[in-house]
Amino acid sequence: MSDTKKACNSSCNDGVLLRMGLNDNKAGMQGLDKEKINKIIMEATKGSRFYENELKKDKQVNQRIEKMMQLKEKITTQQLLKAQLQVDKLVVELEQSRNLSNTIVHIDMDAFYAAVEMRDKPELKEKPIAVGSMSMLVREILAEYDPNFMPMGLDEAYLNITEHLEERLNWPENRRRFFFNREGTTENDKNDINMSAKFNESGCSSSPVLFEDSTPLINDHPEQSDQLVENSVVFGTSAEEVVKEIRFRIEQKTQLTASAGIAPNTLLAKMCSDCNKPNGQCRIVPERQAILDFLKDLPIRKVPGIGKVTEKMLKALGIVTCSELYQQRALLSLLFSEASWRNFLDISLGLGSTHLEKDGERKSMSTERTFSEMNTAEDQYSMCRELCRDLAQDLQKEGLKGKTVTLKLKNVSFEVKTRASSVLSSVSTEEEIFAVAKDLLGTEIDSVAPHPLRIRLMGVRVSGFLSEEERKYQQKSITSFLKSGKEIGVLRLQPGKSNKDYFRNKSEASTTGSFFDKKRAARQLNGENPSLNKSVGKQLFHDRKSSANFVEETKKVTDLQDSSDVRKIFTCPVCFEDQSSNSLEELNRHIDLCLGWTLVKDTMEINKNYDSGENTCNFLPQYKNENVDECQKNKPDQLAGADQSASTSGNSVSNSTEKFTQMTSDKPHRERQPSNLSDIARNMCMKQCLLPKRISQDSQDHFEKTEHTEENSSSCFFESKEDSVLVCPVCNSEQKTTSLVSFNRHVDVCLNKGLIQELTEKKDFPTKTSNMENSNRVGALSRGQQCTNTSQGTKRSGLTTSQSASKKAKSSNSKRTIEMFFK
DNA sequence: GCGGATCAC
DNA sequence: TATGGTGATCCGC
Repeated sequence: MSDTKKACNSSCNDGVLLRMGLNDNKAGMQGLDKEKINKIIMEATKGSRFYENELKKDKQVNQRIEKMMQLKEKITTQQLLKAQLQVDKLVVELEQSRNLSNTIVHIDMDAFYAAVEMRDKPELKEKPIAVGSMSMLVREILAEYDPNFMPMGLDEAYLNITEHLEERLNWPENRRRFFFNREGTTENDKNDINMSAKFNESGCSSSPVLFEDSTPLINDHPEQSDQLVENSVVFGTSAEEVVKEIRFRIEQKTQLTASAGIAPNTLLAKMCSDCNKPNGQCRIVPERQAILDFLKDLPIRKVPGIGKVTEKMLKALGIVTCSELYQQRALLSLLFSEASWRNFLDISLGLGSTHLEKDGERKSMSTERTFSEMNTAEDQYSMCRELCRDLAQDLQKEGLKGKTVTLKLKNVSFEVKTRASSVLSSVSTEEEIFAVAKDLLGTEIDSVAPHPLRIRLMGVRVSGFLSEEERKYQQKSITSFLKSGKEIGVLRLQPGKSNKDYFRNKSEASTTGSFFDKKRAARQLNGENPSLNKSVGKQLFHDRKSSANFVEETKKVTDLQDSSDVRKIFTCPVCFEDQSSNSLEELNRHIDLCLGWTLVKDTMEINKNYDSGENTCNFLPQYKNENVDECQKNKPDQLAGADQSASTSGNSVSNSTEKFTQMTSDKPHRERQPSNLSDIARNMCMKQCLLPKRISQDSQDHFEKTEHTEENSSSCFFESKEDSVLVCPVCNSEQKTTSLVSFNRHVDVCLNKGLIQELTEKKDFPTKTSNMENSNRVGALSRGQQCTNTSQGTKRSGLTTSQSASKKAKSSNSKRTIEMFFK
């Protein structure tokens, strides 16, 4: 039937086109018809353009896959064995930190939009409408079970009901009794509630018993009227019952059904909320084996974060299910980026976030619009301005200012381009944003000239928002700084370039605090890049794109210079001492000197700390030494170990009969620090110390092993410390000092660890656990994205454990740097 | 920091 | 297969 229909449609369309072509010169054709046909052709053309673009994208993916397969071919058995050991070591760690103590619930409204539409049909209009969004159900229902529940967009939410479950045990029955809302309840609703068989029928394999202590409609109060009992339902105290109760209440309130998943972490909860849709629920009991059973045959595509492309790439490697993902872990660690394969590993072990993270700060805001082909510059600039205006409004609603403006264009062939430009002073108004965006647009228009730029979409985004902390500091510093009137003290000119270059065209609106922006930018640069040796000042204006802002500053300088030719007193932004000079060059020289000096000073300080061994940030060199010792110690065994493993690991990729064996640590590791650096150190240890003992204990098929290890102390590192103790925010170690000065010094030292590293000539410090270069890897997406739970609606469930370390360290760094500067 | 790409909702 | 908008993240430069 449908085939026939398709064929018919297709031939009809062809017919239309054919007729159009044949009838092109047909006299008497109505204008209207012509227009209609043109439109059809247009649509067809658009469609084919779209389709061609899809093909193109598909080709690109295929090329990626090809590249990956070539890379795979080059992998030697040795490499694979080595990788296997490393990954398995990690598996042990991950297993040890597996946390099954939380009960996370994922609620997902069934076919939300369609359902709302259906429900809001005129004939249903009379009924009370309660649903607005998940955040409303927040307030109304979900918060009762978890005050910190996390709405994800309009139709999803996570709850951590661990505490609720404990409390609920003591609740009297009446507190668990709910009444049917006669008005809003259909017979079906009641049947669903009453007929637990309906639920059980479609129950999840990992949790066949959904309502073990369910007591719906049990008439245990004979004195009550039948009427009352008939109209109410009592829910039990188990997790399943709680979730059933939630779903019941949601439906009573909104007339919409919801599905839910219950599991020890967010990843699993989300995945299992999907397995019993619609209007169903599923639980993965908090046991390792239950988790592995659930994952065993689960297609990877069901995993949040694994999309079409990743699925295809993994499929090319013969990976379709999550257990296969585990079996191929060694290979994956060689083919994908660290973030990706670690994510894969987490997935295959069923590890996810066990607590719901608060929303992070928004990272960007954008507006974009699709339209029919637009090809005149005039229209495009005007569209650009319109978008900037809309965006500015939205930004101002949230009081946000960003430093980066990104223009997005999609041409009529559906190719997407983004062009970004960062300015040193944050922008938020229409004019400010447009000033940047129009230049970007202009460049693109120029690039295709004399042809017109033919686009079907334009978007403008602002990102690079100041954190709240930064805003606060900026405010403070600006006011005090402006009072002192010492802007000139920080101006630096880019050497070798005529100042005139900076005075061209742009007319960026001046914003306050430009100096501090620059200083912060430079500091941040240092935070991310250990090679601070370059003059910070020189880097400040190195970026061509910063010129617009520089104009403003330079103008001030020239004005000042013009107005008075006498020597000026200024304050060096590094040493904060007054300097007297009559030229910028002199000032620059001083600043360079100053920067160099502080560098040396800091380094000396650091080295001193290493020597004394008192500072807790000294774990870096000790790790290194430890590794050397360890490696030397194990060296003789390594070869033998590798050989030995060859017999097992060689076929481990396809063989799943090997048993997962709990391995104990061969040596007492130094207490782990939750910092980025300690990760690196650990990684290095992993890389350099292949302990042969483990080779014979390949942890291949953990999917068949039920071992559950108690949580060990490794999970305690992130716990908060006592208030009375100063804890370094960088290395997270307690500082014995009570002096803020020495504490601050320690923080400075920690912040400069990258620099130290370089200065101490430990350049070959490995940062990857794998021995394959990153550049060779197949770039891949990952739920590493999901490790941050960010803004409403776009967040991804995820881990806050291993993956986020670098990100956190980074953000902590950037925040610290500005504090440090104002110290 | 930029640009392309992937993913979620 | 013909959705578009918003936001996030990753990877390679």
